[in-house]
Amino acid sequence: MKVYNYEIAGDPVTVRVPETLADLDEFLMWVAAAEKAGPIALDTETSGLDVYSTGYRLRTVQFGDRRVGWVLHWERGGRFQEVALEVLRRCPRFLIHNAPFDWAVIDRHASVSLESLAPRTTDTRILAALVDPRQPQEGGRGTALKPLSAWYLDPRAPDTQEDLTAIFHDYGLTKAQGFARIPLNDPTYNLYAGLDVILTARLEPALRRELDMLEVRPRLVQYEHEIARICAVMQRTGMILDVPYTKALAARLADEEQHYASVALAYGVENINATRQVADALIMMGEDLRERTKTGAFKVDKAVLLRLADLDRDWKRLGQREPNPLADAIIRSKRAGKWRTAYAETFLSVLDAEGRVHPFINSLQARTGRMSITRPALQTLPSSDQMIRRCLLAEPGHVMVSTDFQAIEMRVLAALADVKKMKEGFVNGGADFDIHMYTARLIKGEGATQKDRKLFKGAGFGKVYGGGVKTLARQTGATEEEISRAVAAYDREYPEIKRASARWQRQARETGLVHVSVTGRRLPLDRERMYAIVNYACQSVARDCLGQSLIDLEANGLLPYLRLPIHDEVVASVPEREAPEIAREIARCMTFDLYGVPIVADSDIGKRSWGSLYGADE
DNA sequence: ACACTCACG
DNA sequence: ACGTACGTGAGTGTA
Repeated sequence: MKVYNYEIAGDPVTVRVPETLADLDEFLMWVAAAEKAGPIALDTETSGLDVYSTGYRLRTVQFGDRRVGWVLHWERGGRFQEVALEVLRRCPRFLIHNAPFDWAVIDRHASVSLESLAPRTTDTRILAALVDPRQPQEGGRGTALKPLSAWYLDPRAPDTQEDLTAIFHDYGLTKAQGFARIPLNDPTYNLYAGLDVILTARLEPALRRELDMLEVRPRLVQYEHEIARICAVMQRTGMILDVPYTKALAARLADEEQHYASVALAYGVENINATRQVADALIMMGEDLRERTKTGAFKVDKAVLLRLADLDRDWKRLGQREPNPLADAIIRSKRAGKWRTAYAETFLSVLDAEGRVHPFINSLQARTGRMSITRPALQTLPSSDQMIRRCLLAEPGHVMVSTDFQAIEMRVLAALADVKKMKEGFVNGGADFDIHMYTARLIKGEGATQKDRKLFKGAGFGKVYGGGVKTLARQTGATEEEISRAVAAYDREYPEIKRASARWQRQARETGLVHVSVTGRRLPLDRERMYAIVNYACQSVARDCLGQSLIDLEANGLLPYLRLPIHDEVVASVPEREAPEIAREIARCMTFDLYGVPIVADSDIGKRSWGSLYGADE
């Protein structure tokens, strides 16, 4: 047995690494005593983050409590695996920091299903996010093990990830290579593997105390664990990639990128992504660049370039000027490049052996509680065009179904701020109710036009996001005069919104600049951006509408069809013959009442590819 | 590390 | 007193 001693918060702690069968027996004796005393902290070390790719390895499984961390060398096989498996199967409660990752690893590489493990897990990262969901850049502590340990346990708690990177460099390895190739018996590697479970074991009671003190509802904690498990199932299922199409697409995008880059080169732009070069070249051509970035540089983003190329937001000719060929080439080359690298090639790079992609679904990421999806970022695929979404397919014999809430944030706003006329509209409006046209008619009468609708849609977003007249004018294309009149009219019709914002801000000032949402979620505010409270309240409750829907969808047996949550939408793969029926079921699970406001969802049934729900053909 | 850009809800 | 667009992930260039 290798034994490493360390100190956390003045307490001696020990990391034990079994080497012999007798050591493993000693470990089992410890487990028998520890599992009676409480949950056991659990963690894994693996060859990296690409859990689903071939050649991926589970290297160690760690178990521990406040005093001792055991590092089991899974990679050695045999009895080491048997013992780890026995404990994984038997132990009634586990503590894991960022459980979805370890659930995925253990489900796939240690044959203990996440259905078995997840109900026995407390995720300390969830606890931390419910105390304070902010990232370090936002003034929070973040939800990583290191900053939480430093705050709650010991300011000198080791940064195990950071320090390991240094060790990797000693071995001549990069960070990415290090986790796969560092020798299994490296002392620092084992020490830190063991310390992580000890820190997790110590974090849990500290976070529980904090949640109790802040009166965070236990029901909310449980709800988040259920959502995390449901998202982990979706991640494990993944989506089928149309590999031949994606490869051809990547090649086509590369050609397009190259073609337009060579056009740009003819105008002296060697690197189309170098904004300085682009600005210089455009000025040389006689263009008058007016907009500046925050740091004073010339702004040459898509909006600027489209105008110079005489194109509207849908890339249609405006006929207002002679198109600038350089601006045109740059937007085309940049778009092709981004679509190739961020989407097509990422899909191919994360593919598993069965041709599926498994995006990491982080069920509790944003400061409002919103989810995020990474590797690949499937929440942000271009929707203007089916080209990229066409890469992803429903199961054989299935079709893609997308079900989204109708104007969820406006409905949540009406419910939370008790906006009388808005609520009336939602209650009496029927299935095809259009809140923005309704608002336009309230203000302009029955003769309200599509242009009016657009104006009041902008004003509505202004209310939800806290936007000003200038920004709204820029976004909608209306004049500042039109916008300020629209906003004033909006406030007259829906006076409760301003009042709610003021009330919530006053309450938050009394409670340490934290808004507690109706679901019990703590939403810390920035003193200089108190107006954001309306958005935080609406966005987070809308997120909880989606979360509750996921729970209801699972309860109705629909989880096997689900593929992705996208803020106000659920994407599913559904057997073609039953598609209308299942789509109706999904929409039904996403339909309910929120404080007297109907929350309503619509399903769209596509064909085999996700792209079929976008654009014209297929 | 930071700035800029661009994709989404 | 007044006014402030919200939340993400990812790639590339620059210093």
